[in-house]
Amino acid sequence: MQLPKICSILPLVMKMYADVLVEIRSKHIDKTFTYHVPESLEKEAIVGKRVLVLFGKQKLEGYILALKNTSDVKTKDILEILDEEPVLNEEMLELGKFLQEKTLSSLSSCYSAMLPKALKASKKTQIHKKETLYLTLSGELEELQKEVTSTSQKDVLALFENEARILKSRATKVSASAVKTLLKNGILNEEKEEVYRYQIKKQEEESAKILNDEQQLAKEKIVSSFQKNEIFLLHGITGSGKTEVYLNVIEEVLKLGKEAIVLVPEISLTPQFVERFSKRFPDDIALLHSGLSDGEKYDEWRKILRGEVHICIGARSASFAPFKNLGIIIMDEEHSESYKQESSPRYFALDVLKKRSQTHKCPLVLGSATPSLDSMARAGKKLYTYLPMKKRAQNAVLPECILVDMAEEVKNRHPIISRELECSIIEKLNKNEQVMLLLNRRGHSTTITCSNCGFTYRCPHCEISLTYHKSSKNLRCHYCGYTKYIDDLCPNCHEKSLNYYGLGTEKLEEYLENIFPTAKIVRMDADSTANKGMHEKITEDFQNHKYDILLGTQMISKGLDFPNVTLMGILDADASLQIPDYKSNEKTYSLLSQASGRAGRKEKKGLVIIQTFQPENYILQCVKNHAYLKFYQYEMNIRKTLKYPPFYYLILLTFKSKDYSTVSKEANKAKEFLEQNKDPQTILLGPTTANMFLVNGVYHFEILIKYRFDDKLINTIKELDKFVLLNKKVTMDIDFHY
DNA sequence: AGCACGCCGACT
DNA sequence: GTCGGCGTGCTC
Repeated sequence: MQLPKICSILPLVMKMYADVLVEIRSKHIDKTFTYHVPESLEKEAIVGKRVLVLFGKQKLEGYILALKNTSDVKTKDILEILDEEPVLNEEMLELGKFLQEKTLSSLSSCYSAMLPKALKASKKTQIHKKETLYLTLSGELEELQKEVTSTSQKDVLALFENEARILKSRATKVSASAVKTLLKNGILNEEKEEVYRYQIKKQEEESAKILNDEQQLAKEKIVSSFQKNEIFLLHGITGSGKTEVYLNVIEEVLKLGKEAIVLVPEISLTPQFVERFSKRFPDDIALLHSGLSDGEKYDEWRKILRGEVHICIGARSASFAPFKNLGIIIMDEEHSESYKQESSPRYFALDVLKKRSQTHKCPLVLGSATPSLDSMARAGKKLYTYLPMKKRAQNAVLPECILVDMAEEVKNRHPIISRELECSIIEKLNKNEQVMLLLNRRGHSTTITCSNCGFTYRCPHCEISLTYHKSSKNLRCHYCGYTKYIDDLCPNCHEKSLNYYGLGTEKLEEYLENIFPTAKIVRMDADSTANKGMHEKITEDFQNHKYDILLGTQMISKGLDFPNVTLMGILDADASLQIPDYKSNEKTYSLLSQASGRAGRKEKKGLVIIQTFQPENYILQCVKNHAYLKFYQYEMNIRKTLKYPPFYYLILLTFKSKDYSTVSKEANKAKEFLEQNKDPQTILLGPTTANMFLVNGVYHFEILIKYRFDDKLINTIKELDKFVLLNKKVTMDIDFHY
């Protein structure tokens, strides 16, 4: 009977505590700390908000992860609450923990990966909302005009004759001091209005195109599974009109008042692609990609959060777009490697999207012309619903594809551009058509060797040969960025006898200028697009036929659509086949068929010429014949035999240290530990020195784990992680592959 | 991560 | 005797 009484007095004496995740990117401190919430801040304290706290001697930002009324440790006070609204809602808080579990990286690094820079907890971030100041009258214009005497003040008031509200900056141009006086005297009032820094260029509105039967079927299947978390694999050859299907499905989603995420690889987030969406859904799109400034990203994020737009198009990080009522999630070019983050937390966007599609009970559509083996295998097992589209929209035909044997060409002194390719280029140029050339290696020459003494330039930190960049007259290490200026004398024997071997895009450009002196040539690679906007500029100029030949790295193979391009030359198809990676066949197939798709997209038939030293190679034969399924079956057999994904899961452990013997020892200890705790079926390889053994002065050792069913393995690795952490000279990276 | 505490070598 | 090296451990 006493109970109600106690309850009613309890709140008065109850203190409030918060579990705070402090923002330190270290696995050593991956836990929350309890802080006392001062009474004055109790109302504002909400889970998901950022706070400022004293941590040891340093002031740090952190996230409130929980609130409670007791604390079993002595506490410090929260100094400040930094947000008006939580930056992490319930779904996001949950998603962060999910990521931590999936990637085995620290929780704070997970939250950090999920938020735009402006909302991350860290002392450095100071990105504000942009506000515009307006002036309004405090009363009737005529009345107020009577009150002022000075001419400049009258001039300022005259601005209000046609408008009730004007930009402050406009008024201050007339007279800054008069504005100041008018504000002081209460004749004018100041209003702040938040503005967004980024606006997608306005396009003429465009209505839906008529879908062909394949597209229509795909659309209907997806639409009929709204409210379910079904996963679709939309396998449509290049030019089959996948984007049109997306647009139609999104239209249905919008009718229900729901929202859509469209994930695309960074590189295909071109104006060309965004344009199609903004034509159909003007003013309803937020964009998230690396081309935006931090302030712009913050603004786009807020548009989503406030429900002012219903569609978000973006690269990997857009998987975290803070929509509350998702109706569809689309992952275009689902095979793209860019959907895996290659730094901690090494997450797969696909895992995030699957989780969100479960939470929101909405379908997830994976689209590709060359699906990843993993997705295709899942479709085969009916885990995904398979939606094939085999026809090219607008009846365009697939390009003809020729493999040229370079062994022959070398004999005939055509080592760079084969006779066949040279003839075809001339033919296309004569017809006033355009040509694209793919060479997946930037720079000028890859090796510089002295013919007198045999000296070769190598990176002092990474032990690999340096690439020569002629335009900037320096040597660069493509791994660590080390740069060295050189002259033409050998630093060892001081003779003028340096030879430049190996072909990069820069040298190719030079070579082409020599053999096609009248053609206008442009190069697109990481170097020529280093400045903001260059990528778009080259794309636009090439589209407007300011150039005849576009040469570049794989940057040119995706997302671009130039109707006048009828020839695609692939100069060194072997390079990507030789990369020591179990995925090299898969990557080669998708790169080459993706690139092939660039040739002849409309009424003009395209030609693809692939130069190789192994014309009989099965993968290249499949590319030539547009035979995805044959490639798939062939590669699946290899993966099964060699115990690679999708038959086995892989975990790559990388041990790093500046001290060679420390890493070596630690890696061997780790191997022993794993050996004792693993399932008998699980395979351990290594430790071996990594592919990139020495990068930036840090030694790398690797252990590869292949496993299928090993329930304890993840826990074993967690324990291993703790045990490696004890040695502060060594770090261990955990990288999942599947 | 930072910062203090603490235990050994080489200096004014 | 002290100055300073960095190994170890803790931070609500």
